[in-house]
Amino acid sequence: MRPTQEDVARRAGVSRALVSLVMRDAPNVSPTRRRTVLRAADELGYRPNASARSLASKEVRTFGVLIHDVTNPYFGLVYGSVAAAAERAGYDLLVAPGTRSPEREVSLVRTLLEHQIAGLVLLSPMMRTADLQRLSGTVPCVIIGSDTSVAGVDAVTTDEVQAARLVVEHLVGLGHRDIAHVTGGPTRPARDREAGYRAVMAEAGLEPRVVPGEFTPEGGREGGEGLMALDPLPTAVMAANDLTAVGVMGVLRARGVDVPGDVSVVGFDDSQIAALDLVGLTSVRQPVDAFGDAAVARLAELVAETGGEARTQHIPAELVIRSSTGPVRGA
Amino acid sequence: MRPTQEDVARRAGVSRALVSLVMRDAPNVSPTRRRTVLRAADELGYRPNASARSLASKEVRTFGVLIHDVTNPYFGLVYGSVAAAAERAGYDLLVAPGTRSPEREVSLVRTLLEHQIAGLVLLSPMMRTADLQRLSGTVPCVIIGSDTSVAGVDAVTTDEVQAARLVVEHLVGLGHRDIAHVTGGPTRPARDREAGYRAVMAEAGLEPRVVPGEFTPEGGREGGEGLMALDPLPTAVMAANDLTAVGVMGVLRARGVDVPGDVSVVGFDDSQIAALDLVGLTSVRQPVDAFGDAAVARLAELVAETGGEARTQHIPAELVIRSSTGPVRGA
DNA sequence: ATGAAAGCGCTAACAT
DNA sequence: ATGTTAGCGCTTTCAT
Repeated sequence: MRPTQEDVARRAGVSRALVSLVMRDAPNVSPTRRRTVLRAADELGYRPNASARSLASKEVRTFGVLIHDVTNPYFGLVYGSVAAAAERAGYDLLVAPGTRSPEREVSLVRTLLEHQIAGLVLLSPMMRTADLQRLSGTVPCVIIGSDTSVAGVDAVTTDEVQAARLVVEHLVGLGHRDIAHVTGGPTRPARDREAGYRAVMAEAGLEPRVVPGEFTPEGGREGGEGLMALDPLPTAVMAANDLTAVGVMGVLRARGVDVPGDVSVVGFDDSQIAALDLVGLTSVRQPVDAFGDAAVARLAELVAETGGEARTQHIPAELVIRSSTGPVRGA
Repeated sequence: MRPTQEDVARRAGVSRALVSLVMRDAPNVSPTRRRTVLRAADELGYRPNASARSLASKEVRTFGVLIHDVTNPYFGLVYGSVAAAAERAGYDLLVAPGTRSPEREVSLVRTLLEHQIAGLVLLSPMMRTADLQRLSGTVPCVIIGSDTSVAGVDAVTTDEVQAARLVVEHLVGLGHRDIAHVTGGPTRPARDREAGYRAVMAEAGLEPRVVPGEFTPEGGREGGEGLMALDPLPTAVMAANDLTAVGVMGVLRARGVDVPGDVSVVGFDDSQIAALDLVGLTSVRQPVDAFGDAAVARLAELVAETGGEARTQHIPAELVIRSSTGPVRGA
């Protein structure tokens, strides 16, 4: 049985309340007593019980994080940034690993809620809008990475239009005009990205061409097949993310289409994969660190009820140019 | 303020104890009452308070997981398997994201401990052996992925010798005899892998050649440079993991060395990257699902104190052959 | 500066 | 089958 405050108090010859004060670094404790108590605690290997503490104090220093897909390294990155920001802000994190199933997300969140979280960060959630809204009525929520402004729910996200503009301007600068998009599927984040693409293509007076894919290498392969069926073949492709992009590149190269000689390819996320010498994928770098900071800061506001209206923060992305994009053939 | 059991009880016109019984699906409750209570709970949006519950029941259904490096997709995979196994076993998970710093690991574990975990899964921990041992005296621990038998600490891991044998036999079968190893650095898991390589090379009567690297693409690049400095160039390379392997391949190809024509390359982890068409890396597939199951099962035993002596479970790996390995030139 | 006592939301005997 | 009661380990008034 783990030692309790009581054990420490007895050993130090003081009251439980005093131990409590010492453990919380309260100001009005004499240096002598403080030392005695700390030593007793140390000798006993005492650790405060966080459950009992939050039960008594009714103060919760824990945020929940719902991760949509743990096997996607990009989320690891975003999670890392949230974790760093949370630590700076003095919050613990409770993590629930999603599995790409909307229903499962809802049940994971329920578990999180039972563990008394003060707020919730949702990384690219897939749950239905109605669930999201109900949820945000229960606990302060900030979504990272979905652009759709779900009414009443805060979000921190890339500015998809600005990001798409980065891509299209880069490609247009290389002489491309026939720029296709391989999507990330029918999910909200994928649709947002597609909408950005369409908006920017329209802006540039170019004809959009959209091929269905997924946020996975397999989805990219599917998208690659879709591209190959296009006539004429586009000279450039904006893929939904890096995994999609490498799937596309795999198919193109296998069919003897040179990248970037015949077709330029751009991904999203600037993940480790994109940076591999072997891959060299030009990619939109998500402002991952900024995501974590913004989400945690916002959550802290919401918890303190100084938040005001829900809002979506759009954080600009940047383009990392590598060897998968080049001038259009014959330009 | 969130509704409590008391609120539900009042609304349903029953006692708090009955609500408690209903919430825990206890057997001896009349269907009528059960319905009444559930409806009241639902109307109030009641969620049990997990802190209060575990405080009162003294039963903790939560395991902690220390992840050594969140940005490494392989850990995402392993974590996923632990999460699945934990769910099947009815445990919640509390996750602490490591940052490759041994000191930080210790403090993360302390936080985890304060949150009343019943047991701890450590994914390739870097903390010192002494810390590990002290820790395992405090709470049941199972390490995943480090082979070194830290006295008194349970582990679930690949059989590194068997894994290396898989690699060397495959390569020898292709006519290779000059097989080098690019290491994962000076950490425990890296050393274990290296030891497996050395053991198997000795077994096969082959001369080991070891080049320092890291478990990252950059480390692989460094290893690739190291290889290029070797004379003669080995005809095959066993890299410490997939990231290392792609780093190596990048350097080799950049220097005009054909893979697998001139040099065959093998990685470890069979990660998403290895499976990319663009990469096609032959790789040792870690028995990731088995890791999660074994670790959680073992932890449950330890918690129930039916564990007995600490032991290391070695789970066999398998080799996934792709296009980065081929017959030795001229064979 | 320190202690006494009440109570956080829940479970777990024990009654009935 | 349901209610009563006594804590779980901690924080928090309120005294002293």
